[in-house]
Amino acid sequence: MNAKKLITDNLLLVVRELTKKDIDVKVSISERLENGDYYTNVALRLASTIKKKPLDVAYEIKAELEKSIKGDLGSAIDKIEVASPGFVNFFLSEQYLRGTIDYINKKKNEFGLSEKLKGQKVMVEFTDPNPFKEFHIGHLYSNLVGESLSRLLESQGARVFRVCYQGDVGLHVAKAIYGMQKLKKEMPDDSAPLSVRAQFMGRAYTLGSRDYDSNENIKKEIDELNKKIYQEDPSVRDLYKKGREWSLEYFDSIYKRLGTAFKRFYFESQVGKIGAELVREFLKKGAFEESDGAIIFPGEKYGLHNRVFINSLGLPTYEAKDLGLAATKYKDFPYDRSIIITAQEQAEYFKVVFSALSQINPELASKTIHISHGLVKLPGGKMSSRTGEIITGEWLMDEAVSRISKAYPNMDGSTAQQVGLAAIKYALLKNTIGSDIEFNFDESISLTGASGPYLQYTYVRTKSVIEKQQMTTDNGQLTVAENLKFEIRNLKLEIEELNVLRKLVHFEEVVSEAQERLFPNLVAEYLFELAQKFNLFYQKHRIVGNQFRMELTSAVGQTLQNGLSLLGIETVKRM
RNA sequence: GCGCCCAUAGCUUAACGGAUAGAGUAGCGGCUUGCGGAGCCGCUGAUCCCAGUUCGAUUCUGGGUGGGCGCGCCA
Repeated sequence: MNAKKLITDNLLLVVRELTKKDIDVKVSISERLENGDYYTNVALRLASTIKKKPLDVAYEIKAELEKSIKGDLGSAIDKIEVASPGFVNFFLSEQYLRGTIDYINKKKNEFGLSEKLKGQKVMVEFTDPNPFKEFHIGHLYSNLVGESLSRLLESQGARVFRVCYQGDVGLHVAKAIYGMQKLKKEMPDDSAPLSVRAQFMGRAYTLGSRDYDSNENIKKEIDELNKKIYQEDPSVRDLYKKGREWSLEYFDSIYKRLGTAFKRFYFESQVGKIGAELVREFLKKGAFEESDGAIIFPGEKYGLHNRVFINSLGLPTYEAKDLGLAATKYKDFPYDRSIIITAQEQAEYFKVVFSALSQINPELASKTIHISHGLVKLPGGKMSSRTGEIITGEWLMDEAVSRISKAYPNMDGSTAQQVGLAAIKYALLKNTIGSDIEFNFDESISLTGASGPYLQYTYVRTKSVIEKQQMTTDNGQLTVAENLKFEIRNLKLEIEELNVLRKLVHFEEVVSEAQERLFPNLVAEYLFELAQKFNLFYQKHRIVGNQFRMELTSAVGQTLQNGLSLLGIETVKRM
């Protein structure tokens, strides 16, 4: 039974007694040592409703709680204090704090998991790159966000269905195929390395895109191509097939490298028809309107803006396809919740689509949320990718790995891979989702400061200490006499030990909150603080030869590993 | 023109309406014999402006200023 829940439950009873009402109480983690391990502000919130002074209410709560303290709560809580203007602070007992070490070392990989969301099914759509185009850093970021949110949901017991939605028809495809035709002579064959083929596709798209904007005749040519693609005309079929295959194969290699396994891939070509049918059906029912030969959703009626769902050629646009996608997704995996992750520029677009969806299927609309993230910016402007102005996800990963290898020449290749990826993942996920990110290579890769490599380094350190212990004794255990000696010495915990313990106690709560608010950065921040506390402890006290400290170290290592895994970051054995 | 998002130390950033706004980095000053100093400690330094709501506002509301994005046949 965890202390926070014990406190909350008892507090609820007391508050109900005081107010004769059910008021939800909140117990939070204190930020300062002198304010205990947990605090609650119910007294402040209650004061005006029951017409008493906040401080008096706080004392009343304290007195009531102390009266009822017995059993589990009694052994978990050392003392309760009141602080102005009306906070009630709870101090955990040393016994309880020490107990968490056993708990962690027993749970191992399962420390941090819960069954809170057991039975819940969540669909998460993310990454969404378009075949025939580059996989840029925005896709990479979307992938990291989606993957870590998925892992957070899974950690609390939900069943997560990861999906990826890709635009395999549309103008961008025509541009790329035009480019492929122009560069035909340089086109690699299927046996060429994937990276070569992917690079070729990038060049083809860039060429088509540039010519489309600069030359009126080419624009017409590409528009013609686009029609042919929709009609699956034999003249473009082979190039289309090849380009699509190459792109998808390339994306697969990136997902593998990043550690995401999608359950299903959706394509625009497959949901367009369903979407169009839905729109036509609900046009009759009055949800959509005809306007200039197109079918639009009148978003302005709902304080949004109008959008075209079926264009005047009768083809479904992106918005209609998204309606088809929603229906298809639900058919494949009847979810309780659906999360779609994209860049912020689509935020208003999704409001309109959801508004339309709520006319068609209110239930699905109410189950779906859109999370938008900001842009990843590389400062300096000097860093350009090999393919042009667009910075690809692959380039960012390769660059991080090569910088790591250069900075730490003794590191082996696969470790450098993991450390490089950790650098990128941590640097991006430590930020709040939603605001733009200034990505700084030097800081991300450095072992100084809040970085992925710093956390991996701290983890390695915990492992290294434990190994050392195993070398100095037969089986890693101390003799009875040695242990006794240390038991006596450690009757009173050192402040640094206490601070590590007090951090460890909160891991499960932080993970749970991160899942509820869909904020992976809470986990990222927590892990850094834990590592800091551990490193200070490490600095000041000798660990080897002391059973308690060994176990504490082991618990920290386990927690770092579990927490990093929630961010999609792997630990390494040596670095 | 209308709408959405954002604004915190020199820089990058954190903070369910709560306590003295928390870090990293840069700058300055320290830590040998003890496990990986790739680390640790200390100092300096911030809520864009004006009102309002509240016992209490970085957080909520209104109005400015500055930046990003979106607004009918692209995705």
